[in-house]
Amino acid sequence: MKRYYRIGEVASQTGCSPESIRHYEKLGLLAPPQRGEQGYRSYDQAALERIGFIRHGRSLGLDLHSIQELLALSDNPDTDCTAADNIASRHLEHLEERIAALQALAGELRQVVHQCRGGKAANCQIIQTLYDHQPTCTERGCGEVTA
Amino acid sequence: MKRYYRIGEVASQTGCSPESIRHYEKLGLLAPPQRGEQGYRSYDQAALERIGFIRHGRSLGLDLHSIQELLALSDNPDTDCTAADNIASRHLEHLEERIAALQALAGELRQVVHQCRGGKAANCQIIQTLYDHQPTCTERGCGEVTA
DNA sequence: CTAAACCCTGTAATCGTTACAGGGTCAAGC
DNA sequence: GCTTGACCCTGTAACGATTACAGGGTTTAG
Repeated sequence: MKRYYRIGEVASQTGCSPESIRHYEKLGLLAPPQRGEQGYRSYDQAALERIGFIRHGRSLGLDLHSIQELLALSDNPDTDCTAADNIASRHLEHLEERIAALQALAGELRQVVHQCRGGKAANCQIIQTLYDHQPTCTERGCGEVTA
Repeated sequence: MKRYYRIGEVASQTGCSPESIRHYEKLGLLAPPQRGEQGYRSYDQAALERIGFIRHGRSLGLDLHSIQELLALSDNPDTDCTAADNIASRHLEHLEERIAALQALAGELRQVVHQCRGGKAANCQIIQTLYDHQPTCTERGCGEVTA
């Protein structure tokens, strides 16, 4: 009576590409599913929900490692879930730092955008600014933002 | 009378690792420098400034491709610099979208953090939330944030 | 019966940086 | 002398998550 789904159906239902689903399996976030007659992966409802879990975590910006930890907690309902709180808190902190950094960048960019309307590159304020030395920090690895 | 610098000196002066400098050279952002007697790269002041330019661009979150375009403009001082403005504007727009997305994520996270103090994973609010279906968007590729 | 759409595996690309491996060169200290 | 450490060189692989192949098999609809 159980409904089973092939990977493509799972993809369209979860918004997760077949490649990613196979990837999660290879990484151990998903158990290898049963296989149909032709070797096609066959997922049940629980697998769908697990993929939804992963997807939701990713959409919150959690990395797959953190999601794996959360899944492990979920798989062992008796364990203390303080760890889950730690993962979420740590990520929130990380997010807040990143937001602050990006806001600083946006502010800096806003100051130079639209300063060089129709001019020549030789006088371009944007290019000039980039040549100017960084005001605050020239330490290695400082101020780099992955965005 | 010109001062020349080896790659390690450049690294400590610019905050850019030797590996990255060589990488920029391979990508064509830096011209291959002169070589000393032992084949060591030998940089002049102009190269230092160019690396500073790249570094400043990176610290603003620009990708190397955009930086390469800006350098090309800088190398041809007679060209119209509207292109530079476009690059900066496009990036600023991108940044603002990303900030908004991250703020939404942080808000969602704040709601679940500290909801499961000392409980068991079976009742953990964080894990429950992740299992809950995404409220707004389940489209493929939607809502994913690289952060 | 055939073409499109799906599935499989495995590998390589993306982006920017870092970390090797395996080798050469140069300085200071013993 | 001779060794140790700090540099430099090249080339390749790793990181994280996803995408894009290549090269092959299967299902399904027209």
